[in-house]
Amino acid sequence: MVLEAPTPRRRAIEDAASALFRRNGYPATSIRDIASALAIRGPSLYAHVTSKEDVLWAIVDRAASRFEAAAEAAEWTTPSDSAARIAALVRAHVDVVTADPGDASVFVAEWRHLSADRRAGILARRDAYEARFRGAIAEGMASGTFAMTDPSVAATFLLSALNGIATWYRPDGHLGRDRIADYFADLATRSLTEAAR
Amino acid sequence: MVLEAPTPRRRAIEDAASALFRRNGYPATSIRDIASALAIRGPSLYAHVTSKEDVLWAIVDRAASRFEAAAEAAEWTTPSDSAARIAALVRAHVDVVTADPGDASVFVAEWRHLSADRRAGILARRDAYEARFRGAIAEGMASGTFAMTDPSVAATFLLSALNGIATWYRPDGHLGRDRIADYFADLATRSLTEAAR
DNA sequence: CCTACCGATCGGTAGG
DNA sequence: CCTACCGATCGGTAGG
Repeated sequence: MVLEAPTPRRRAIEDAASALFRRNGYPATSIRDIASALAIRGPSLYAHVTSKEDVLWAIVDRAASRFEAAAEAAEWTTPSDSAARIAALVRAHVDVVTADPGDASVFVAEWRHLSADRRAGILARRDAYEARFRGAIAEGMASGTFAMTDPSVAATFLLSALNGIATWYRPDGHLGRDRIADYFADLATRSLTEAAR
Repeated sequence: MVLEAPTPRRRAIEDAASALFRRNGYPATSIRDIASALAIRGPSLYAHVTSKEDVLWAIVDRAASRFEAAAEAAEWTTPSDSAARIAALVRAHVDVVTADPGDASVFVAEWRHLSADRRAGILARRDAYEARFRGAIAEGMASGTFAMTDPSVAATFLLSALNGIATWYRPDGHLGRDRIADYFADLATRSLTEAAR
């Protein structure tokens, strides 16, 4: 819902903060750390941001928006069976995480440091996002495609596994983004499907 | 390897710190916060601990030891097929996490705030632990029990899902410990097994 | 974008 | 286990 386009400088600040928050966490990252990454002094940051939490919020908000948009697109273009729907949701999630592991890490690990209002807002969006997974799982169970399980447990199982990627993925690693998406889509769909024999 | 039995007071400090580190993270938890949970003043803590990081280390170390012991026991008592081995490892992990979600959370999320030496030590133990999962997965692939995948990716997939439990599990929730273990063992073994049809 | 500086809080010590 | 206190660092402001 926050749609103002940030200035290039503001973007650079958020990107530097995102990488630092990912590595050291929000509380252990100081305003001076962020400024130092941009080769300026701490107080100079306040010409572009109003508070440290404001930077955290910008990162979390844009990450949430990306997850929402990707899932929306995935479900739009894949209205077929439940297994394909889950696979598409998984692929979309992997794409967003690997496209910006910094933002994804901050989104999953640092939202608790937001103010109470913003935290509640993010939790609600998070729940709505998870509901897509729960829905696809429940649908697959009802149609007999998926094994019996608790849709909420299974959705959390998958999303925890998916969010874990944010902590270990390195763009220069030996495993490419689409290869990860392949493996995860397979693991995820199999985890819901009755085993052979 | 740190085997001295802690005094009751020391245990109480670690337990209080574990809960606070879980909720707010290590850097955002002050020595005075921990002391306050025990109804004493900050400096009084130093009669029992030598530093804040020392408390973090005690929690991380004991959590690691519990994971190691549980996995060791699981593999000892389950030498049968790969699926049973994975299921036993998953159940053992769920047991340790749900027995003390505070310690488990700190173990998975706060180890990066340890000193470089201790961090390296924990990473090595973590890798040895993950190797049990990788081994069981590779063994199952070789014997034709499991579908083809990357054992390292699959192990990380499972362990991320398992560690996620530490962040959402509540002892007073509607889902019991063994029920969670049941669901997770099923999801995990299915994720590695070729689907029916 | 800078220097100078603020009140608050941090981990930890001295000395009972 | 306490009070009193330390130097360092924090987020942020004033005033260019």
